[in-house]
Amino acid sequence: MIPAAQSAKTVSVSRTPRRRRKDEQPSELTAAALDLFVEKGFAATRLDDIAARAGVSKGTLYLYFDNKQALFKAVVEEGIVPLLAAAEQQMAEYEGASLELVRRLLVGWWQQIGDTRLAGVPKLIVAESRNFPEVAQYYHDTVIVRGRGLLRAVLLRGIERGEFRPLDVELAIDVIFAPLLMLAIWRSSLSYCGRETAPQAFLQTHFDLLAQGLCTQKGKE
Amino acid sequence: MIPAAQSAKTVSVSRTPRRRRKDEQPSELTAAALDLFVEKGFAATRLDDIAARAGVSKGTLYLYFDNKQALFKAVVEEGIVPLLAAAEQQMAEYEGASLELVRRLLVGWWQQIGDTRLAGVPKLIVAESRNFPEVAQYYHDTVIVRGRGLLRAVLLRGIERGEFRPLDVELAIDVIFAPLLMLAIWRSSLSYCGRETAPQAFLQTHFDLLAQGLCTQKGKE
Amino acid sequence: MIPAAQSAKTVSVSRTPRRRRKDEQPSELTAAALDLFVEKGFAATRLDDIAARAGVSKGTLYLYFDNKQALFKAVVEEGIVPLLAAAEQQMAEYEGASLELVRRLLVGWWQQIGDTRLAGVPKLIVAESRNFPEVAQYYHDTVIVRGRGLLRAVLLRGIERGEFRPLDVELAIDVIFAPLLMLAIWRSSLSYCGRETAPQAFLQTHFDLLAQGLCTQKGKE
Amino acid sequence: MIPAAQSAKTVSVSRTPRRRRKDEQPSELTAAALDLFVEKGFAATRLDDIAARAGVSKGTLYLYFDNKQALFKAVVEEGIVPLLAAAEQQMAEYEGASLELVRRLLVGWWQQIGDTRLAGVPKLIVAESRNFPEVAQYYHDTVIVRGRGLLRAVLLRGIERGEFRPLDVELAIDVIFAPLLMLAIWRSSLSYCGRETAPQAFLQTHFDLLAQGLCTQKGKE
DNA sequence: AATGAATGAGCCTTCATTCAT
DNA sequence: GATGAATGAAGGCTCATTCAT
Repeated sequence: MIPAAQSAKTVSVSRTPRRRRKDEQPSELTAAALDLFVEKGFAATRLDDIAARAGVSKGTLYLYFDNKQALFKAVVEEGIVPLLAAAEQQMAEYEGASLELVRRLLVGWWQQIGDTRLAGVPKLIVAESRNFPEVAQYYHDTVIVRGRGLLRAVLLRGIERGEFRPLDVELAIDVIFAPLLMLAIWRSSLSYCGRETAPQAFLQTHFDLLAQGLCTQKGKE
Repeated sequence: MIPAAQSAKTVSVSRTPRRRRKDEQPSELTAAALDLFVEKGFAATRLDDIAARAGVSKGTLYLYFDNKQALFKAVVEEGIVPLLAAAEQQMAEYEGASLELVRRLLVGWWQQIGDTRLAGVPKLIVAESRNFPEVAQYYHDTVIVRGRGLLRAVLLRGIERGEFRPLDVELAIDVIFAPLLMLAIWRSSLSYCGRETAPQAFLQTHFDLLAQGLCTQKGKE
Repeated sequence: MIPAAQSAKTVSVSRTPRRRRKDEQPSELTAAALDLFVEKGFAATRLDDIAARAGVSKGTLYLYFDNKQALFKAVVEEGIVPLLAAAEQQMAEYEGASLELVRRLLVGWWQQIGDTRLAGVPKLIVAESRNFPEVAQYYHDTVIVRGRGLLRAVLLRGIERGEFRPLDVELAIDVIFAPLLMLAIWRSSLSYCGRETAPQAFLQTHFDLLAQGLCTQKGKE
Repeated sequence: MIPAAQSAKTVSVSRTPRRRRKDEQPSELTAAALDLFVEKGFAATRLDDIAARAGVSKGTLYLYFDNKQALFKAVVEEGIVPLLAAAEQQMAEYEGASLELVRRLLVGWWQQIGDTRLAGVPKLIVAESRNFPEVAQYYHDTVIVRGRGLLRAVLLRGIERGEFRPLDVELAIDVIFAPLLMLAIWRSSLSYCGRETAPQAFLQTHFDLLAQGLCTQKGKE
């Protein structure tokens, strides 16, 4: 898939271009780092391996990142943050039913994160938060708080419009997000040990449960 | 309890003769290891630190465990497995409503794992499963499969007795357990970054949602 | 001269004793470090080489010194400082002519430092002072200031007793010490390039010059 | 003077075409290298720093010097050697008293070396001679031997003319030069740690001492 | 001629593991 | 059984050197 650094030496055809921009951080490097950090964890990932997977030498990493930890932080920043702005935009423009908005949020999360290599980030953060409090705090403040804000707005909108029952919004956010995150974490860790959870069905079931729990029961009458 | 390593050096005369059979693994060691593995992750935990916390010398660890990985496995084995048998016993003896049985399962999990130092184990497993497939497999086969079996029995019982709607049991198991695990993982990782989730309310909300989703809707009419 | 680490492995007879005291810094290590620091300079000396010369493994160095710089500092501390107290004692007890006292000081310096492996320390300090301001300051405060104090006392004594002409004491100290230091530095660096300066004759000549410059000229009349 | 590397990037259009023959070594480079070698020592000086101080890119250094060591040698050659010829000329033409000639030699050394950035060269040579025997030998043969030759001629002249007492000329050379060199070394290393030696007074004192030691004592009668 | 991104060998430092006591 | 000094392999990081542009 990714050409090994070794072969690159002999087969100098498909080499990475030598001239590059020093100020912008090449995404090959963070992509390789993301893969390996998710797979092995931060401490167990060697910079040699990241460099090899990115097709560069070890020293090259240090042209773009001060040290291993800085690379870790860059992986997180680059991976998740850009997605949030787009989601916020979409939410703001939507005008239909609130329950549908919840559905779109969950599906969007699945398509852009859960079913992507980015699904590994939550596991990574969870696994390393104690060792990198600064990164954890950053992730909390920019990703978690902001993500919760998205869902909070939808829930409040639904309650206001009488679509949802009055409920403890913060708790609801927790309960709604938890299975999504757990799914991502599961698929980044133990899933290979047993049967693969069917993500689509899982999400559907979760959403159905929610629909009953969230909504006022007009339809039932 | 355990004499500090320091004092042991000076007062080596009046030492309590610490007789331990080589086959019985002292729980101080696994307890110390559990704490540190959960806190720092496997790779970032030094055997020096484990030994220091357990109040023994580093060499002593090797009297009971072949190597660091064996210690890791012992931590998992010793921590979780013993709890499952007890739970299975209780489930078997219960005779009341199935929904109440589900509630007891969740509450029992919370009291014996979620609100214990053992809450860190799921995070640990998730974080290290890729590096220790063998341990991951062990955990999967003995803890996850067995735990799912517990819940599966309850759900089938409920369906059979007409208390629960017919449902995809495996998916339901996933959806029911996910928030619990996520709660444990959260409290073992990022919780300190923001507001502490109130576990009791979280569990209650989760259970209420479930109740509506699981049960046949007689009451509603 | 010093058995290489390699041979020590095979010929396990003359091994360094395995059991040692962790709190006291073994002088083999600082001795080896002194030799190599003087010979190659701080940066160009590899810890491997120091360890090999001391007959231990590289890791052992870290049992006794936090890092390379700490080892450097220990070399300086251990090497020179102990000698000063003894010299101060001797000076205080002496009761004869001041010029003779000066001579004893110079000769004593030669015997205990200049003609010893310690002769390399001045070169080392000079070469590395800019990179290790802290060590340089330490050396200045404990060795240089104290050494100057020794000579200052003698000069003042001589002036007071009318043996020496009145003179700018501080300048005299500089002028008196400079050739000694230069001799030590020379012998630690370039001496091998050309003819070896004859130290005894050099010191004698220096002393003779001084004698004429320092003393009142009674004898000349 | 030399356009900074930064501006060169942006304003690369109106650059002064910097034509330099490969055989002529630009003195900006050696000057920058001298400063840094003296300040940090050879090993601790990075080529990046030298290039930055000279206002060129790191690669440019390799257009003029084969490697770091060659640059080191060039620094020494370019720094000191040119001064000797001029001094030899002056000595040859002088016709007055020999003691005055000694004085001029010392003062000239002070003005052209001791009080210049070149004062750092002796320290540098001393510090690195063991690592670069070839450079040390070169320095010995061209600078030291030749410098000693200068002084030797003066001393022999003085003895011949009856101005100086008969003396061991080689030893005298050592004793005369040592304080000068020590002064230069001191000012290149530890001087900042304590009080600054007053160079003028130091040299004067040294010279006065010498005058008494060197000269025949006619004047005393 | 000049640049500076890329390289990779080398060194300091850590830490799991061993073993003499 | 217990200790802890010693080991040495491994990994993060640096920096002299190269080379495509």
